[in-house]
Amino acid sequence: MPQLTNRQMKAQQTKQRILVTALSLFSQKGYDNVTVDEIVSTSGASKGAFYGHFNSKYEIFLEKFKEIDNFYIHIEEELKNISTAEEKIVQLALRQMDYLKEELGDELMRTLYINALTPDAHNFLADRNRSLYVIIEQILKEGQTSGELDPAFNSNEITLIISRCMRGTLFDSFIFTEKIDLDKEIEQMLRLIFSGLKMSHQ
Amino acid sequence: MPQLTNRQMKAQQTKQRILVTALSLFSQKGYDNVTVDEIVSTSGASKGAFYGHFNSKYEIFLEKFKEIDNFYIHIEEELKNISTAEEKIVQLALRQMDYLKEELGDELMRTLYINALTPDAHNFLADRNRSLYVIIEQILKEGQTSGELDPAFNSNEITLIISRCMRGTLFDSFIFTEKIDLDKEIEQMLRLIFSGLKMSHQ
DNA sequence: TTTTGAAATAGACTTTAGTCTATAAAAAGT
DNA sequence: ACTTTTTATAGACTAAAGTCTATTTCAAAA
Repeated sequence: MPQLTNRQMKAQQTKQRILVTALSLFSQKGYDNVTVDEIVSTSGASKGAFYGHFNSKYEIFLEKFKEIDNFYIHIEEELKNISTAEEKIVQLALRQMDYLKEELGDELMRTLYINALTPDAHNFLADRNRSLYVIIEQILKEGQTSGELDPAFNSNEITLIISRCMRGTLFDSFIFTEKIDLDKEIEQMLRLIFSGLKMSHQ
Repeated sequence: MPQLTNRQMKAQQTKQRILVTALSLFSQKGYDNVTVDEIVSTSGASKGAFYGHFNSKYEIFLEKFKEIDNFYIHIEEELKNISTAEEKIVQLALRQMDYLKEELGDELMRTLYINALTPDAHNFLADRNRSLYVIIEQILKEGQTSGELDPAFNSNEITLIISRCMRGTLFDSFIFTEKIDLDKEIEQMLRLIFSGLKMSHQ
């Protein structure tokens, strides 16, 4: 790490102050009910400082999300005793959902999805190197080796499809007004992908 | 239809003028590059008139989308000669994608998805009575009757899952910067859902 | 026909994210 | 030590969606 000058240290403090204040306000009042002006005045900073450190109001909350990706550090360990790939992926998905719900809550998740759709914004969901992808693909490959899953599939493509259908489920949970039981829906969807719709011709 | 007074007719004309102008501007310059002020001045109306007739800038474009749902009127006829449910659904999905791409284009589709995520907005995608759902479920049921598909599934639930995974694919096509071949991805995803990942134990 | 009421519209105003410019103060160069 | 450059910040300004109020004008009641 490079030696920071006094100035840079102060700047980092300002950034941190803004970040902490903002996240606290978000969780108190909800993302949409917090204005940048409010963040700035509460944290004793200025617009200039804010936009010097963050490119947008949305980006500030990406910081939180980065931190959340730490979730995946532990998860691999926890999945070790599960025997089938299907079960592993179902468990991975369910735990992830719970974690996100708890850490971010509904409204911030929705915000994340909205902003993923706005062009140019740093896009977290679309980062193919996300731990999520790495883990899913790993599990799939193991399943193929063990004979559980059809080795004809390209594990990379399937990884993308699975995560995509998970995004679809999240998306639906936001757009349907009837509250959706996310756990149930995710599991149902995954089981379907593993078993298929067709009659098994045994 | 009720007899319209002179006034109401004029109001309808104003609404129509705004609508036509707006849609034309949208397709010329893109939704995000058209302001309400511009729509209003171009169409010779006023903000008051605009918001008297539409609740938001987004809503004006929902009008277009309603019209687009006419697509489904013809599609059933076209799918008649296809023999399997799997093929029918793949074809339905592909044609729908083509139609949407042609009629709306990428940017408006993205706008639709963004706005579906904003609370309160009239939400088109989440209308369970959409022709899309009706048609998919119909095809699934036929497939179950014919013995092609496992009758144990609840066709209603599967309909939702399939459409949801389609939304996930669309969503991904918006968030990934690498251009995605939507047709290929949709087809791949659907085939997966039909066949399943597991080795078929025949 | 006159009056009253309601509905359509005009356009000023508000809100809020984001930009731009000026300034101050620290770092780097001499 | 003094000058120059860089950089963090302050805060005025812009852009654009949406709100609110006033006004007009038509329709219905008297």
